[in-house]
Amino acid sequence: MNEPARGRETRARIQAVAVELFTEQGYEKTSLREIAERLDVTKAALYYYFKSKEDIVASLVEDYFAQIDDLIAWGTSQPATPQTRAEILRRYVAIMAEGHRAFRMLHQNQAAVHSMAGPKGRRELFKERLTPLIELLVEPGATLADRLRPAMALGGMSFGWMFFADQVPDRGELCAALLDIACELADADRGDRP
Amino acid sequence: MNEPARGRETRARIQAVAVELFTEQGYEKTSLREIAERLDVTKAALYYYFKSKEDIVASLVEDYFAQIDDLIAWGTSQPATPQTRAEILRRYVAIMAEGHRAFRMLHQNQAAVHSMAGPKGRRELFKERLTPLIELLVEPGATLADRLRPAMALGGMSFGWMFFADQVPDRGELCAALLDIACELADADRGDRP
DNA sequence: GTCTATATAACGATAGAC
DNA sequence: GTCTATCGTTATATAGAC
Repeated sequence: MNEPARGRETRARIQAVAVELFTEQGYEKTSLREIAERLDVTKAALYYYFKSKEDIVASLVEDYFAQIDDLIAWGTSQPATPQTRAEILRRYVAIMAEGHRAFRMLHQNQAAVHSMAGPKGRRELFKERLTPLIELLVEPGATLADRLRPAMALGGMSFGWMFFADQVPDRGELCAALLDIACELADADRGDRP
Repeated sequence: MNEPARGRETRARIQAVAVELFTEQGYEKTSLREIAERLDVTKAALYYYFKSKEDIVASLVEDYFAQIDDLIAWGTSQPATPQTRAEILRRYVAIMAEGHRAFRMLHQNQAAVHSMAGPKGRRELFKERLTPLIELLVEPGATLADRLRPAMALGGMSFGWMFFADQVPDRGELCAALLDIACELADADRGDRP
């Protein structure tokens, strides 16, 4: 049980159980005792892998937000064409679908995540990323009204995914369908002059 | 300080402070001590008005869900026409906008609300209401794919509201604009045969 | 209605043996 | 790496005086 491979595996098992319980019962209502019990270890053992309870959820959140940051960086480096915008939406659903356990946990516990950025780091972890993402989906110099459609496209996809992902036979089809509608919605931002 | 009017007022002040702190810091991270301190009373005083901490948030949630239930009841009693569907969306934004403090608190703390329905009542308080609401927005016998558009319309409005409500000069205009897009989105459920 | 004082319980986290 | 044992803190909630 001393090989590093075993250690990584245990760490991953802790994360998996944590995601499950945090989603089911919420972050604050889930105690380290519960997580440890389900893994048949003691609380103290968890502290070998994570320095605090927050550190567990941080390790989960980190990866997800890093992907969004990468997407924003990529989008910024691209020309502002309709094709680019469609590709941004496509990559966004992909991130959502691929990390759907973390994604759901994150949105279920956004109060906890929000109050986690807490001291030293600034807050608004979600808004901080959604604002530039929306910005990439409108023409330069767009009005606030123009931002509504892409915003609703993103919010609609998130909601649609969380609502239907567990009752649909083929998640790939769901993604494709959501993306389709989102593209149509976000791209209808011309011809609104009377 | 004995008149019942004074009592109601105090109760309302407790609720107002609770909504504010629950939204700001989250339900679990907000202690009754904090709420009491901000009202310049002691913890014990709160127990004269509410029998538990959960009871405070329950009193907040109750009113909001009752309005949604009324909307579902009204929608069920109406003919399934495009006009009815548009009116359902209109009433939904109205509920969202009118009770926007509670609405935001609710979505920020959905983990807490979810784990509150807990024993004896069943869970899924949100899904329980969104499912019939979506049902009212599609033609009878619609496929799952047909439900995507109304679902995204609802989710998009919620997201758009929460994201922009605090940075817009006129919230009434925001509501109108969101509703407009949502109607267009939800009503495009014909002509998708190739 | 509001207070002081306290009961009771659980949590996150650490120390140190093995 | 995992354990036992425990520390220190804070929380919800109650009892009973005023």
